[in-house]
Amino acid sequence: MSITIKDIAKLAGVSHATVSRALNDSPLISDKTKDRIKKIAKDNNYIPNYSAKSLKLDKSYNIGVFLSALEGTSPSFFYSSIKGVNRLMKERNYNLVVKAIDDLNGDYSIVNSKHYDGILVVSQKIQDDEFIKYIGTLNIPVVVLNRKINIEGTTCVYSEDRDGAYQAVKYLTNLGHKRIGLIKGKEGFLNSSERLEGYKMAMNEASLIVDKNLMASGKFDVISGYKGMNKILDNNTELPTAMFCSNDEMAFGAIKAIIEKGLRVPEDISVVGFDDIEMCKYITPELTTVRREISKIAYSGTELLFDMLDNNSNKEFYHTKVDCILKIRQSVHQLNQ
Amino acid sequence: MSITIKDIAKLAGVSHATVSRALNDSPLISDKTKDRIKKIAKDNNYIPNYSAKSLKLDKSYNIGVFLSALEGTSPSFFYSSIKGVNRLMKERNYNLVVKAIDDLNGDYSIVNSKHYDGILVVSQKIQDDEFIKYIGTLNIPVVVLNRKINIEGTTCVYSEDRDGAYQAVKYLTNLGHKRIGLIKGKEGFLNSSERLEGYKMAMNEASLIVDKNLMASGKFDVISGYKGMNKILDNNTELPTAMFCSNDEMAFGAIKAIIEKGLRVPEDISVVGFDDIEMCKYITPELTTVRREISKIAYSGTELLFDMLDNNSNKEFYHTKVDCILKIRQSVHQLNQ
DNA sequence: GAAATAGTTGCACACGTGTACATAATATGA
DNA sequence: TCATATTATGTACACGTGTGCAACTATTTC
Repeated sequence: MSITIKDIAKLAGVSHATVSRALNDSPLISDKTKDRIKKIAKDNNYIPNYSAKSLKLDKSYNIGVFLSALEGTSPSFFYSSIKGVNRLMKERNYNLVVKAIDDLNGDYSIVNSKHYDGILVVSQKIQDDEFIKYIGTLNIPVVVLNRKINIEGTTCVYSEDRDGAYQAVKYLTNLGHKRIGLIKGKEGFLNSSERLEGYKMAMNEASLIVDKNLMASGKFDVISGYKGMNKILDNNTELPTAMFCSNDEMAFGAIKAIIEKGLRVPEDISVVGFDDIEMCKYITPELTTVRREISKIAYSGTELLFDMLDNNSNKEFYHTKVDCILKIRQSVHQLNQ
Repeated sequence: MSITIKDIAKLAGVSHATVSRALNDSPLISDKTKDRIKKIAKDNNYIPNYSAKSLKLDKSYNIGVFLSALEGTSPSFFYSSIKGVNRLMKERNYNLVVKAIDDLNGDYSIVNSKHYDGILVVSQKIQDDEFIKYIGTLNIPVVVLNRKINIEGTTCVYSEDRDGAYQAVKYLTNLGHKRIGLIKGKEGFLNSSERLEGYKMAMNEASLIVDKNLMASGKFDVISGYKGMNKILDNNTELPTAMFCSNDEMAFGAIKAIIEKGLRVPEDISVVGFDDIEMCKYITPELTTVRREISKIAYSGTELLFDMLDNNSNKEFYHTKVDCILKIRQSVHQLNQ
């Protein structure tokens, strides 16, 4: 049996209303009684009942972090996202509640304004738009992370993938590479098309031809990178000198395919990835890639969410971009010629 | 303004008590009115207010998942844990609340029976014992994952690391290896000593001497594996033919050190890791390691937790072991002699 | 056909908290 | 000193739900 403000009230010889006001630092209560009540509360290990607070204040103390899916999400991406959110959350009395949109099976009823004070959507798929539109109708702050959203009034934080891809491929052209292949990202993903655009921009700027034979489609996983690379290696007599892969996992797959053919990375074929996931530093050669700081995106988004919560300003909305940075490591080679 | 059972009551021309009973399938209510009320509730998109339920039923609908720390935890470990817990959680109306023990700064007051219906501790450090002892005094189900706990009445689920290490080293001795080195885990961790024990068991069984010069201490991170391996390579004229590393990260570091010396894995030195984290399959050579399924541990633990919740049987407790499996890949070589 | 029984439903209160309003206590002003 | 303003506290109700008990209705029993 835990103790309540009524118990404290009895001990202090006041009404429970006075205790409630005292513990919430109401200006109505004199400092003397405030201190007295606070001391009694502390001495008796009083802990407020958040269910009761929730009911009365119409506040759930829950912040929902919704991911497209748990299965299939890359561990480092998941970890970075949660870590970024938690960094701000831990100073506050909110619960970080993790859920996958997939698990809802289209039944969004438990996702409502009574259940969550605010929602962060770590969105990877276009299919999430249905969910995002739905939570837009609830009257609570919502921030979408990782994807640029064009739904009216929706705040989102994402990385400038096009610029990141541009930087990476420009780096390759600057080193003298001309035959630069591409492994594309998953069909229908904004990330995919943005990275493709960046690739084309840099190629055009260097007056290089975008050769369809040096392009393969991928699905953001290792195997598709492996298969895509094999396709390119098998179908071309004149091989590419460098590959830009739309994410790190596919870059690993590509490297595996290259090595299996008896070729070397980066001496024969240079490889660049995207994301800078943790294991980039642990493979040989260490992967040159484009860093986009997921945890920074998550942190910024959470910051925005709390701003909206504190100011009740659900009206104004922003699109915030986080810059991409080229991380130069060992998987790219200067071309001698 | 969301609609409540009182609104439904008005629409149905009954009291709110009848609505409450009908929606909760109370046997007191006739099927006819039950169906009628359920239909009205559904048509009007009635959603129960969980804050009110919480208060009345003394149930928070929160399951706390406490990790030792977020910073420093390996992404794959974190991901697997949450995924394992979520697999069972998603079918139920509970919130999966993620928290780090470190973030509490020793103030456990918000961790109480009103706030959590049950708690899972994904424990990595011995220092967690203080916290585990504390939550043992709360009157809610608690399950500790990943560490064997000898606190009276505490249920835990962990892997048989000693046996896993034994399997790995026995595999090496069976292939003819005699000079088998070891990179130890972090000092003071149960995981570390268990894996060391397994190593010694297999060595003794093969009548091999445990050579201190072939052992290095580590901290479970890549750099310590790299440094430890370098120490062993520098201090021995006769090099080991195989290395058992107390986790995968350190194995990656060791491989890096070996390759930098111009030696080959596995032709010159075989390497075995522990954990089977995702990236084992993505490096070259693919890492032979001991798989312990974190998500299975998390799943089993959650299963136990829900059992305790459903049966209110906080009394009985178990120690559940999850088996370790040797995953043979490419980083170990048969010794010719 | 009255009495006992079983089946439904409503009334009233409870969970622990916060707050508008009323009231009591104290201070201020002439 | 008394009226007034100010400050401090208490009273009573509310949030949305669940449930013991009473009350009412329909059914069974002899």
